[in-house]
Amino acid sequence: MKKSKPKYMQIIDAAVIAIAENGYHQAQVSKIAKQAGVADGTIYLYFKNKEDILISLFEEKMGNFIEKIDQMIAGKGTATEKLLMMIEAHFSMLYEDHHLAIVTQLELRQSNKDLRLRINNVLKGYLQVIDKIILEGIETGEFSPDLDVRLARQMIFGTIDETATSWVMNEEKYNLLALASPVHRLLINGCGFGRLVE
Amino acid sequence: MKKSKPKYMQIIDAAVIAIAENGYHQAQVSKIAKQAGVADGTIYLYFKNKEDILISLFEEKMGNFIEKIDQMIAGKGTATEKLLMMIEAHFSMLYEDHHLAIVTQLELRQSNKDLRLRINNVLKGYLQVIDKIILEGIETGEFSPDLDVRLARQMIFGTIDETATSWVMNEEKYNLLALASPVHRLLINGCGFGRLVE
Amino acid sequence: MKKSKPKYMQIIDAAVIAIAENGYHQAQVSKIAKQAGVADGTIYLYFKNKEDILISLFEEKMGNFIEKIDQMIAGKGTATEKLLMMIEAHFSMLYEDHHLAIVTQLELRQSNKDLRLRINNVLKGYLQVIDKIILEGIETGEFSPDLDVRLARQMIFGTIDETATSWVMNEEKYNLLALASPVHRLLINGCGFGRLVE
Amino acid sequence: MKKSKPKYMQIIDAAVIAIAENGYHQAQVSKIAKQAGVADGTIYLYFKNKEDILISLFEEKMGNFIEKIDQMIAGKGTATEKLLMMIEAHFSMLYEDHHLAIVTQLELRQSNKDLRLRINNVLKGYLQVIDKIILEGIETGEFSPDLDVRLARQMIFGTIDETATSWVMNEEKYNLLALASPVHRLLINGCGFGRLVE
DNA sequence: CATGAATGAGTGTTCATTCAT
DNA sequence: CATGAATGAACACTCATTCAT
Repeated sequence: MKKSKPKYMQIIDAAVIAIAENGYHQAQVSKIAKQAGVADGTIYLYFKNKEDILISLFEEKMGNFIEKIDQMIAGKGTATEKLLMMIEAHFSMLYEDHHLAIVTQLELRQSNKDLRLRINNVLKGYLQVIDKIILEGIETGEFSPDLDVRLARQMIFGTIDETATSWVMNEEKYNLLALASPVHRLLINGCGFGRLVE
Repeated sequence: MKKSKPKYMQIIDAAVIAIAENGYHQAQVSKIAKQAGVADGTIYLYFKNKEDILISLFEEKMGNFIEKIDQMIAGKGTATEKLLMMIEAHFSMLYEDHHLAIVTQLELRQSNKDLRLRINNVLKGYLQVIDKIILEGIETGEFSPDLDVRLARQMIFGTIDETATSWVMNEEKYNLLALASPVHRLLINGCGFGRLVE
Repeated sequence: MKKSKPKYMQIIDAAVIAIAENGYHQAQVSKIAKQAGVADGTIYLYFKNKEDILISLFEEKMGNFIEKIDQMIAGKGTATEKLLMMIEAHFSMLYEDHHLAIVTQLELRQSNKDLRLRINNVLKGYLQVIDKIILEGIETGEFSPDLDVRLARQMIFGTIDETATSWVMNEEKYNLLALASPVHRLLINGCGFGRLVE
Repeated sequence: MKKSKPKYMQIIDAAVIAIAENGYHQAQVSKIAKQAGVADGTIYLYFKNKEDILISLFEEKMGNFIEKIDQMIAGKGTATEKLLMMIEAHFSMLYEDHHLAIVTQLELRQSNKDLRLRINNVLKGYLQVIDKIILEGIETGEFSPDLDVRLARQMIFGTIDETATSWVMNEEKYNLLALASPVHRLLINGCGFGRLVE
């Protein structure tokens, strides 16, 4: 299988660096090849075209992350605790890989609609993990029984994503990891004191 | 001033339509010119370059919106009520202009980093409105006194944005306006029952 | 109309020269543009793509020739005389335009099958002229009444084409025009004395 | 010698099939290798380069044909009869090998000028056979004593070639073999009744 | 003010050939 | 002898911008 070939990951890792350092549109195939230490043509032995590199990049990195999260939260713990673990894992992944953070939060978003749709497909796995936690929280009584799952998921993902993007845009000046806990508290408690009745 | 010229807005409106219908990368200057009913060269009498059209587009549309919001929440009402008004105004704007929704939520995001940074500059005005509401809420005791303003703002904006983007991506199948109230409740209350202590 | 623009013919003429001097596969678009004294991009204001230049080239040059022939033989004269006029006109066209001879007899033949099919479409007009002469010859009793029109046409065209190609391949060492009359006699009389009975 | 190795012909036959089925420009070396059941690199143990495969293909197939013709007409018979035998042999060869017909009549013609010059070199052997028949016909009085041998040869070859090419282009809808006799009669008698005097 | 013809820089991809195994 | 992974040169086409009219 392709993925067992060492050059497959070598090229993907090179793409992350090339895109992070040059920007999405300035990361030409030849630049990625050079970064990977292979010839331009070699790229096409492992990827169908340039877009395929980007899809694969996202699938490998995000796919791995989702699997990791999935296993992590499979064990014991409340839904509330699981949500915290997930946020920490997410922030940790970005915190530990500077290049990857830039690529996923900024550069990959300027891909065209088709590519974004395929990226969203990968993201679905992540959203399903969030949904799983929400449903569990409702069942155990931790979360409000009339919580709209879709909206809750959008709040959780939107908040995490916006926090991460702001951090990257601010050139990672502060410690993203330290934000996991307060972000988590916000998501659980909201801004107010739960006194809202409509 | 440029903006007093009728062709200025004519071109911006044409750009919204051209981008919404063709996608960001397929909305060539010549297509925008054609849609606006002017010659290609005329564009450059009103805008410095293509990027300037996009910036101006965002400034005009979002700037108007921010002003409107600012006036709207200047009147009486609690912070909680103001937040709801803001969300409703935001969703309403997208709901009422199909093309604009596509352009701001999907297409304009695939601009390059430089352009996005300048767009974010426009967004700062919006974020300041959010901040104003949060601070007011803390002062009045509606919101938790130890709320991290930056994080709360990121949650609010992230949630609203993610909800809007999901709606556009789902081809606007459901009524976005109806989501304003539940989204608002979520932001105020969070997922749980405020019992989290860390 | 495109063809009224001077640059249209300017580019076609440049293509003839560029192809004749560099060969079909070495006549890059940029070389044609340079020869025509225009920018690369200008080519695409007048032609859909590179193949379109070649099709148009053939249509313009051969199309004109066919029209000329058609008018020429419309007047008086026997079929036999008309055939001679046609051969003379054909050889004359090649003889007078060294570059065109190379392009039509050698270079354009190495185009791909699709292009060749479209070129053949243009040639159909020429073959129809030949057919017209043959049919007239049969009617007037100049030609054998049981002549197979398709085969006769293939003999006439094949002989003319082979003669011209050989002449170009031999670097035009001898006078092609002088061959019109003997070729004509051959086509009318064949190799033998008409004594063949089968 | 190369030719004694079984893989030599194996590759040539594979080339004929690959070119006939995919077209000249789509018959990559790797496709020929796959068709031949050998590795890409193996090709280069038997041929200097890709062009060498094509030359060799033509030499093998056409060379064999020329030898066969040469022997065939060495026996008794008039020049007129020999010409018929040659046409029949030529048409028969194409008729019996569908792939070869496509390759020699259509695909190989889109090779570059150099390759075509070398192919013409192989063809010289064929043209010499034609010349031999013509000279014999003149000697025996079958053909006109003032026949221009070169032109007669060009008529004979051009007619045969054009007839064959038309047949292939028309997807071999009709029986090529049946055309040998009428084509032969045409070449001997010409279109008219031999009454032409100039 | 307005036009639109002309410009020309920039890049993903193919495929014949090589050579270490 | 045979393999097939790796190489890297080469090129058509787009489109934001200009400027003579």
